[in-house]
Formats: sequence, structure tokens, C-alpha cells
Amino acid sequence: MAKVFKALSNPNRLELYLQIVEKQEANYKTNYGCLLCEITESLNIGAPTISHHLKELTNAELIFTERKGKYLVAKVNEEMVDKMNEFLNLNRNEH
Amino acid sequence: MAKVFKALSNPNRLELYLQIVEKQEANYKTNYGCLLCEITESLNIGAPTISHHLKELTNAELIFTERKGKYLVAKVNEEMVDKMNEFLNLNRNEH
DNA sequence: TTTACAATTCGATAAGTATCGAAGTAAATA
DNA sequence: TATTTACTTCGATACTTATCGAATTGTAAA
Repeated sequence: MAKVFKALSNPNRLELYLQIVEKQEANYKTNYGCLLCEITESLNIGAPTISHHLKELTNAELIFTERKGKYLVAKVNEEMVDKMNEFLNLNRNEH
Repeated sequence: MAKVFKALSNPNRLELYLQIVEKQEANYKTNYGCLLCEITESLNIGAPTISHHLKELTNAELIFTERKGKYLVAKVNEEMVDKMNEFLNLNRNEH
């Protein structure tokens, strides 16, 4: 679980993750996920760094990626978000 | 928020946080919080490192600490846990 | 007042990480 | 086929961080 937190611990990487969440949400009707090239400009970092951060998010199983021809599509792994929520609320009873 | 994730991104520091959560929970009737020296032995790191990690958790506002004479008492900041939960569930509508 | 305990500070070191530019690959388009 | 677009890989660098041992502080107990 530390690995998942680490994946979100860098500001630029967290921003990348959030943009993916938002884009995917905006496209939810079509289930397109998030086209990477649509969000790269709004980040303050170069393409190589984005690529590196994407790998970290994937490695932490926070997102999935898939090639669609020229493009890369990213989708959030909702199960991992659930796991994080459960984890944070462990040992939290209502007294 | 990246700072909070970072605070939980190191395995030993995450373990420290969890031990605090558990000890506090075990003492919930008395509201003692967690006496630091009760958990130091069960961690795989030395006292200076624990001190360092405690500061990071405090800095991220995940815990509060308080001196009680010789001892240090730690308590979880439940509000921050709530904030994390909210954050993770942003942009998560039910389609 | 001496001793013991709990925790912190300091300085050092080894390891990890974020970032970049340059070069490379793969797919679409002209 | 040549060019452009989207992304990746590589190598380097500057920076951060986890950890330790030694020394220090503060408190309590003997």
C-alpha cells in the first residue's frame, strides 16, 4: 500500500493522475478513458517525465493504459481507489 | 495533498502510522492516544529515524503529538483522514 | 544529586528520484 | 516514401530522503 501512496506523493504525478480522472469522467458516456495527448500540455513537465510518471501510476495499479493506434488511453483502476478507502478506514470504529 | 500521500509512502513510516492508529484504538476508552515508547520496539528502525518519521507525519497533519512528562503521546488527526477520503472520491459519480 | 529512560538533534552516507535533452520507435498522414 | 505526431528509452545530473551512530536534552526515579 505504501507503493500506492508513493505513486501519488509527487505533485506533478498527482496532477497527472487527477487529469486522467477528470478526462475519463468527462468522457464517461463514450467510455473513451483519457487520451494522454489531451492532457500533456496542461502539465508543467516534459514528455519523458510524463512517460516515467505514467509508468509509476501503472506500476502502483492506480491506472491501466492501452495503446489505440497512435494514441495512449489511460483509465483509472477503481478497485485500487476502493482499496485505499478501505485501508484508510481500517481501525475506525464509531465510538 | 501530495504531502499527505508522501507521508504514508515509506513502508516504515506507514507502519508507524498504523501502529499509532491501532494503539489509539486499543486505548479509546481512556483517550490516552498512543504512547510512543510502546510501539518503538515493534518497528525495524532506530529511535532517531522514528523521531524523523514522526515529524513527517506531524508535518503532514496526519497526527498530533503532545509531551506527557517523560513520554510522547501521538493521536491521529481524523479530519485529515476524512480529507483524504473525500479527495479520493472526487469526480466519482455513480453512472 | 546521580542515574536511567525517552526522545531529539547533528552530521554523514548511501540510495532513490524527478527531471531533462537527445535519440529512438511506431503509427498515421501527406 | 517522406514527414509529422505520440510516446518511449537512455544517460546524465541535481536533489531528496532514509537511515545510522554519537552526542544532547529533558524528565523522572533512585
